[in-house]
Amino acid sequence: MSEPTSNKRKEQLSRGERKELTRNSLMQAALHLMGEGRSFTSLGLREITREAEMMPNAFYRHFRNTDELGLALVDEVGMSLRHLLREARQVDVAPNAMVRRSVQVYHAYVLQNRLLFLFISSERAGGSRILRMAIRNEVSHFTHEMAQDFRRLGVYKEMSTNSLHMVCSLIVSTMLAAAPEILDLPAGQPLLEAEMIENFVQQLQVVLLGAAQWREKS
Amino acid sequence: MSEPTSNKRKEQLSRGERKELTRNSLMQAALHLMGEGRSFTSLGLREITREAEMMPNAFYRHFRNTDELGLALVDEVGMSLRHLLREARQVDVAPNAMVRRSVQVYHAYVLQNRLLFLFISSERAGGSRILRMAIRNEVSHFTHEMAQDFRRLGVYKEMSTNSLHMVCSLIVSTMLAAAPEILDLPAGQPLLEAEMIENFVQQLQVVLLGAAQWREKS
DNA sequence: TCGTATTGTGTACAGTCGTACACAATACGT
DNA sequence: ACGTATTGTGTACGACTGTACACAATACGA
Repeated sequence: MSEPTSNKRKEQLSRGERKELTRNSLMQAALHLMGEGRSFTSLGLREITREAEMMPNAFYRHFRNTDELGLALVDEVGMSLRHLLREARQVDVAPNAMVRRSVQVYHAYVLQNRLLFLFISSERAGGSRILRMAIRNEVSHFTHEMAQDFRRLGVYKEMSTNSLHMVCSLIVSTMLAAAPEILDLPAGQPLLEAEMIENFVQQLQVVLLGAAQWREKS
Repeated sequence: MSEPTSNKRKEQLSRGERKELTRNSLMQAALHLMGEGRSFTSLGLREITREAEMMPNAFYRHFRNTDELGLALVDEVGMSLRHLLREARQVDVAPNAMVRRSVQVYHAYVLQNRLLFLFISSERAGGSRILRMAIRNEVSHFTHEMAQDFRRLGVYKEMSTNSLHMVCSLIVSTMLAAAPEILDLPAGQPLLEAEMIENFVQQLQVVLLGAAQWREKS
């Protein structure tokens, strides 16, 4: 018992590390509450600190208010989306099955990062304007990177940059629209799930088909 | 002064009419608050009655809780969507300009019914599960009616009912995704507005183009 | 026309909220 | 090694919340 390597807390951690840790536990607490049906906008400071098992005042050591915590969550969303894109880049099978494979990856990813996608979905349109704008920004980045990937892979070579971006924006908004349905599905219904996924796949295929036929107007 | 036809209130109205009137003023109060940046989910019963200029208790004469008021608003949304579809049916100009015309109608309609669309947009993904489901139901109805209209007009004759519904669902979700952007635009920027609309038109054209090329898999 | 059900008011209460101030523990720079 | 800045605790306060009960006004059915 000379070296208790995994006690409760406060091991040989530097102050900055411990701060980062509790800050993170606040964010996780907020996400966890959203997982239980509450919407982020309606979360209170006390509610969050209670969930994180700390005194309400301690909140101010990390964020000025709940909106600022929301912005921190948006940052995490950004990182998550970049991660998703990196995963999606690995998918380079036959083009016809590519959409289906990508959808499967996306579906799994949404379920894996359930709380984060719950957060984006609900705060992307509702809630405070600041959060909305921040999320829209991240989504815009995501769209942009996807367009770059398309360029790199040589998809839609003939297309202008503007049109390519317009198409990617359509794809992304279709993806994001699917997220709430994925998350709301009772999760024990493989039949309904397959149906939903099939619908999702077909919609994306329609979009890609349309994009392939798309000709600039100018 | 024998017949004061428009006094403050309580004219020769039946009890049911007056009740319906204040009930409506509660709903309008909620919408108005959302117009000032608050999200419906975070609205309190007292807040709403204060806005409607009545005592908090009176709320219970009309709704059991705020969620029930939300459901009433969803009903109004449903009526509004049906109205929109009726307007859209009038549009039967040349097919190539039809999309642009429809988008213009939609854009104007969203601005005209600003508060309702703010409500749908933000509560469609976030907020309470009951509201979400109710909204999704109305949207589903809307999609269904649109598919019927397409059938009636003879668009995509060769398409199966399932596919047609899938395409309409894609169109509707694209429309709804555009609503928040329409509403968030500072409104004094005709250039940005034209750009956004153009983008929207192109996205729909891509979808329709893809739908025209779509072939069943079976 | 009278009794009653309906609609809204007034007041009250317990609980929660965000936030302020005083204080304890302690990692860190000197 | 010591003084200090940082991180979290404990307590407190006023404002606000949802809801309950008692009551007033009155449209309506008998």
